[in-house]
Amino acid sequence: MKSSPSLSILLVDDHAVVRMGYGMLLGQMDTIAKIIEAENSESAYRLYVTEQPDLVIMDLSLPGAGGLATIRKIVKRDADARILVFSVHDEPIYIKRAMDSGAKGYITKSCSPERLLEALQKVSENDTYIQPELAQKLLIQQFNHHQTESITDQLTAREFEVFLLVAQGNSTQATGKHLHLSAKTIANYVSLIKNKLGVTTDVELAHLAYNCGILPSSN
Amino acid sequence: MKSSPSLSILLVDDHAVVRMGYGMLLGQMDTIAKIIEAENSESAYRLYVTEQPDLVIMDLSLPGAGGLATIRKIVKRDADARILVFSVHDEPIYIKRAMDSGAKGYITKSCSPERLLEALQKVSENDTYIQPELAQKLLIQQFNHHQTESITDQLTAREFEVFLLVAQGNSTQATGKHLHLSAKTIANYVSLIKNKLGVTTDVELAHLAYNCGILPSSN
DNA sequence: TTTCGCTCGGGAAGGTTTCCCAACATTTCG
DNA sequence: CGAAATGTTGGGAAACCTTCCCGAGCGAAA
Repeated sequence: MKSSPSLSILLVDDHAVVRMGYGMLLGQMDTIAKIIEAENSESAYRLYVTEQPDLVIMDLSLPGAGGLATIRKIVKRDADARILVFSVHDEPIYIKRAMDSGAKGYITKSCSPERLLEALQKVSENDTYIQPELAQKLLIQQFNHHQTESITDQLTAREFEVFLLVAQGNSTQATGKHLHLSAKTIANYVSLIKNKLGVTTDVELAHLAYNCGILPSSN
Repeated sequence: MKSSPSLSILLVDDHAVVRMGYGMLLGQMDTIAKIIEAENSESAYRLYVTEQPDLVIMDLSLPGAGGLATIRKIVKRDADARILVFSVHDEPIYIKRAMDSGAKGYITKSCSPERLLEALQKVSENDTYIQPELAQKLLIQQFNHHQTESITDQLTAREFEVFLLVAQGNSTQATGKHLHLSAKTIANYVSLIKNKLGVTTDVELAHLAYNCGILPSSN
């Protein structure tokens, strides 16, 4: 373990307690000079610009613009930004999106403090780090296809129609009837779509639809 | 602020970093004698019994039996248990169910350390505490629609847990693993739940969850 | 015109859901 | 108290659905 010159770190998480936990962990490292905290997208970006931290540790579920958008915004300004994502989500799609947005590392909140420091070390040295359990999941998927634009871009017109109907709650049969196709064809499409979007259950399709504003939510 | 005799606290959260954050916060209070940590339902209950803490601080999303079930189990053994729920969820339904299960307080992870200490104080004195912003939401909902109740009150505690996990996008297997039940049991539950709620697809369950404010719409 | 990607669906294997049932625990109530 | 109702867990069997692999048609680029 080489001791780098002292680092400044921007810590982005909307949970005060998590920031504290981090503070505690990082406080006992002697390579860290300064910890800057942000609790939403806007202040995260502002502080990145004004403070120029060496490393960013960021939660994905942020109030405001959201974590991914913040990553993109930071990377757009500084292509060399070192961002370690620290999320509750362990689904491949989140990792894929985060990395594609420009993050250099991804770990989950349930991982051990040691692993967290390991990730931090890697990212600060400009290496990439993905939590091993997650990396495996991701890799398996990446052999099937490599993409990650918006849903509309990834899917063909027909696939998108099927996606919409399924995300609205239609069964395979109902969707087939609606599109004058056999249920078999729909089932095939749905498998394909789930594969493309990196999810495994139908419900996750609905979530994607909600989160992209394709389906409106009433609350 | 009166200084109570020194308290022992059982801290239940599956994220190591959150436990650290708590440790840091509580460590600087002189009224606290001892912090016991648990990262799942089983050890939480076991430690409650063996250590007899004065206060329990608990996350709701626990691997194993789940937070609500753990609260119920503890309260059943000790009707006087002082449990403060500390959750990421700010949807009224979560608060309602937690309080109904026997919690004495409810705050979210995004609230300030000061508020957290305030809640801790209240609960340790056997008062009830609900984060003000949430209390308001809860009240408003109680005036508006009892729709949420009609939907979720049709389900038993266990059914509701299964419903939540499935609505969040978990597969039958994943849900089973999460609750330490066989996939078969989950499949049976899901059929039952769909029947009770009058829907036919899993995606419709997710829609119900969204429309009741049980699932938040992100971005 | 050859190649490519999209659309559509068959087949087989394997997995999931449904519905029915049983055991056991807990709660309720006369 | 003891009977009845309800809740929790899962087995069994049949029906059903998904996945993956394949091929055929079709229209648009190259």
